[in-house]
Amino acid sequence: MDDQSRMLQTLAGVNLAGHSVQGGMALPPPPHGHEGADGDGRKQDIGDILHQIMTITDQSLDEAQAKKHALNCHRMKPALFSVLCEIKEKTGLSIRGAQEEDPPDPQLMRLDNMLLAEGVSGPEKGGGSAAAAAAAAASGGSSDNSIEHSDYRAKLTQIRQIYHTELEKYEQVSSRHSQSLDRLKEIGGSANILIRKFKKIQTPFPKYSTDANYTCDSLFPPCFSHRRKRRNFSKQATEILNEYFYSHLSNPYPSEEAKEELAKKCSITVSQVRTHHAVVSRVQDTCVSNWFGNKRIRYKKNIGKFQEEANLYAAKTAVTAAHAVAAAVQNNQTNSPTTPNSGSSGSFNLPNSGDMFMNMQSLNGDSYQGSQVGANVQSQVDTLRHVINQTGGYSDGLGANSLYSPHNLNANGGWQDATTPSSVTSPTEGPGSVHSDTSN
DNA sequence: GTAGATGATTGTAA
DNA sequence: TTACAATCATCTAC
Repeated sequence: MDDQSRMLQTLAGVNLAGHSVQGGMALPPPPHGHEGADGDGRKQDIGDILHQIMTITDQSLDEAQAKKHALNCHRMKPALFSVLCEIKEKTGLSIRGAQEEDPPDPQLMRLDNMLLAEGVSGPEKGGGSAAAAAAAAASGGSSDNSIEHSDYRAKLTQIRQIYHTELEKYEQVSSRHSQSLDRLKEIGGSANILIRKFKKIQTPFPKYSTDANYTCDSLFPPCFSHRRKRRNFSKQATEILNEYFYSHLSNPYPSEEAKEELAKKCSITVSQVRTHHAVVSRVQDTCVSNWFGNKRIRYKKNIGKFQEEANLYAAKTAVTAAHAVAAAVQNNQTNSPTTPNSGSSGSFNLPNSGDMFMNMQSLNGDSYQGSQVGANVQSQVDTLRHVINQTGGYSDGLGANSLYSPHNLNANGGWQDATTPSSVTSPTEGPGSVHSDTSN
């Protein structure tokens, strides 16, 4: 047994030439020369190569370089490197496993150094297989090399493809994620705006109404550009409101009860609540309030314009009152002469005479008695007074001194008989009554 | 289309 | 909390 065979046998017990190593028994020395079969010739060839490799370190530098060059050019070099790398991998694992306990095998260390020196192994080469592939690529790339290492390249390509695919997926997901984040930020910004806006209008919750005149849009606050569509009150409702207004011109501030009753008469909901600084549950302000508020202001702004309207309503009210009184008188004369007034005049109780006649006199002092409307109203009033005086009733209620009260509006533009603005309920009116200023 | 009428809204003062 | 005053927005008649 020669040195070469012994060395090869010590290489992790790998049978490079197809012979087994059993019980530490040495392989038979490789036969020199071809012995007729290709397998034997190849074994001999490999044996020669291995012999050269193992003895290369014992030779001079020039001889080693020459042998190295010859080995590099050898057709079996890739296969040899592959085998060597495989050996190294296996032995490397075993060395790492037992490094703590046993000193490294000098033979393996020598192999390691050799591979390092050849540049086919080491930390930068990434392992035996890669080193083998690199070595194969460096050897010139013969057809054998391509066949032998194509699987590595294929795997590498596959890994690269997988990597790029995953990277692409990741970038797509990342891009989508960032887009989603941007969108979320955008939505968040809008949501914040909406939240702020809604907080702003949260207390003054939008007016809503159960009135058939109003649509679902009424549920939206004005800040959403869903300002409730305005619907004019019916003619009948306007007449009822005007009647009340002009019959209470000295104090056109209906009480809550009056408002409710007016709302019922006008078929106007009372569930409407002012949009701001008002609690929804408190049904205090209504369309009626809006109407009276607008009416007061507009009346005050343009008294002359509303005077004719005032006279008309006063006449209407007077006629109604006269009829009511006449009916009451007739009733008294036939049934019970001691009861002067039934108090019913249709829409309301007997209208406030003071306000009624106040309409006949201009609020700025001009007399309307000479006008046609005023004369008409005056004749109605005269009739009424005549009836009342004949029956002996209402001597103090419709006396000449109470027929004309002072101007409705004082110098400050406020209603003289009106209570302070904070008081909605008329001071002289009891609960349940429509009148707010019967004492006038 | 436009002007006036009118109901609703809003800020402010008492 | 209310009324006032200004204003908005819509309706209606022309």
